[in-house]
Order: sequence, then C-alpha cells, then structure tokens
Amino acid sequence: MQHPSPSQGPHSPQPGRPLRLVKLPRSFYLRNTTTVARYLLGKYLVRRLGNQRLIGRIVEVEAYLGSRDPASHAYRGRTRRNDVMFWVGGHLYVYFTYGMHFCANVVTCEKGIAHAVLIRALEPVAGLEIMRRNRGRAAARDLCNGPAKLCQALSIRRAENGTDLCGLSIWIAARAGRAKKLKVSRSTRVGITSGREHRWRFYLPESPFVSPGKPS
DNA sequence: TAGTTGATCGTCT
DNA sequence: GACGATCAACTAA
Repeated sequence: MQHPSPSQGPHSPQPGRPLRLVKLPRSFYLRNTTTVARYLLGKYLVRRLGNQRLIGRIVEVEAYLGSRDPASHAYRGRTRRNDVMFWVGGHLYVYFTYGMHFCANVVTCEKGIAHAVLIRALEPVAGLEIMRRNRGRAAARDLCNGPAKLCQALSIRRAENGTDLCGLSIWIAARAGRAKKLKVSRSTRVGITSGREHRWRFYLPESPFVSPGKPS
C-alpha cells in the first residue's frame, strides 16, 4: 500500500484550478502514531455540513501514546470518556475540556491500542464564511489556530465523538497527484506539565496558521 | 507585546 | 472536590 507523503504547494485552490482531494484509506491510520502525526501535516480535514464543505489544511498536531504516555487520557486505562481511543485507527475522538471547549483527535493503530493525534491547528481553505459565523470572528488567521478554535469553526462537538474518518461526514484527504516534500518541525507538546515531556508536537514552521503555543 | 485571570463543567479520584 | 491536551479579555509596560 502506497501512502501519500506530506504535500506542499499552493494551500488554497488556485482560481480556475479546483482542489482535487483523495480521502485517506484506513491503512493510513494503522501505522506508528508519530509517523501518522507527521504525515497528517499538509493533509486536509474535510467537514461536510449539509451540502457545504468546510476544509482546513492541517498545519500542527500532537501525538499521544496511550498507556505509555502520562499526558494521554488513556494512560490510566479505559473509561467511558476515552473509549473511542481504543477503537481501530481512523476514528475521531472528541473530548470536552475546561468546561467549555472541545478538542478533536485522530485515533491511530489497531483496535485496543489507545493512541491518538490531537489536531492543534488548521489553515482554513474552504467554507471560511461558515467558519467565521461559527467563531464570531473575522480574521482567517484566528479561525483555526488552536485545538478548541478549529472544533468551533468546523462545528465539531460531542456528537462527532466516534465519527469514522472513512465515512461521509468528516474525513481527511490528500491532494491528488504528486506530493512534494514538506518542511516539518517538532517540539515538546503544549500545556503538558506532568513528567518528562516528549517532542511529539509536529508543525509546519513556515505556516502563519500554527497555534500561539510556544515551541521548545 | 507579554503576562494574568476569569469563565465554566465534565471527568476522575 | 480538584483539575484540566483552552480561549479571550484585560492590564501593564
């Protein structure tokens, strides 16, 4: 199985050149979690709302490695909240935090292995008007540059927890055609205070759409 | 521009 | 009952 590699190039569709996207297969998610995290950069998160499509290019992610990662929700085993993390790769794990925010994760690996990749920031590509309405803000740069912001912009909430990314409501896609090499940076994750922190945050250093969290 | 703080509630201990 | 994979508004410099 050939997997698309990180792609670069024009982030938004050129006028007259429609953005052609190919949905990622299940096998994309069934690999090593940090590998999936890195390869998610440059891919497109597609959210279907009725006949509208909201699309954002993934520019920042963090890997969470289940039982071997104290920062992971699944570190202490399976609970009702983190159940989706134990599903087969290619599902969406949405959790509620700080009493008012939702964050979206891509579940990776085989069934029973609670690894996931948190999507931290997107570059808005399509459906910006709806995103603005959802966010109540105008600046494209502020629409999706944080894990809770992008959930708000794409209208991802509790109901989307457990969504199959190989289905028809939310999926991740690559640009059709040949992929170019991407410049990828890594750093420690944002907001992690417990234990020795790993450099499992991956981002595109040249993108102005990464979250304001400070890399180290 | 950087730092601080309040909002707000599900989840787990 | 404490805490949190956050955000936005506010203040100080």
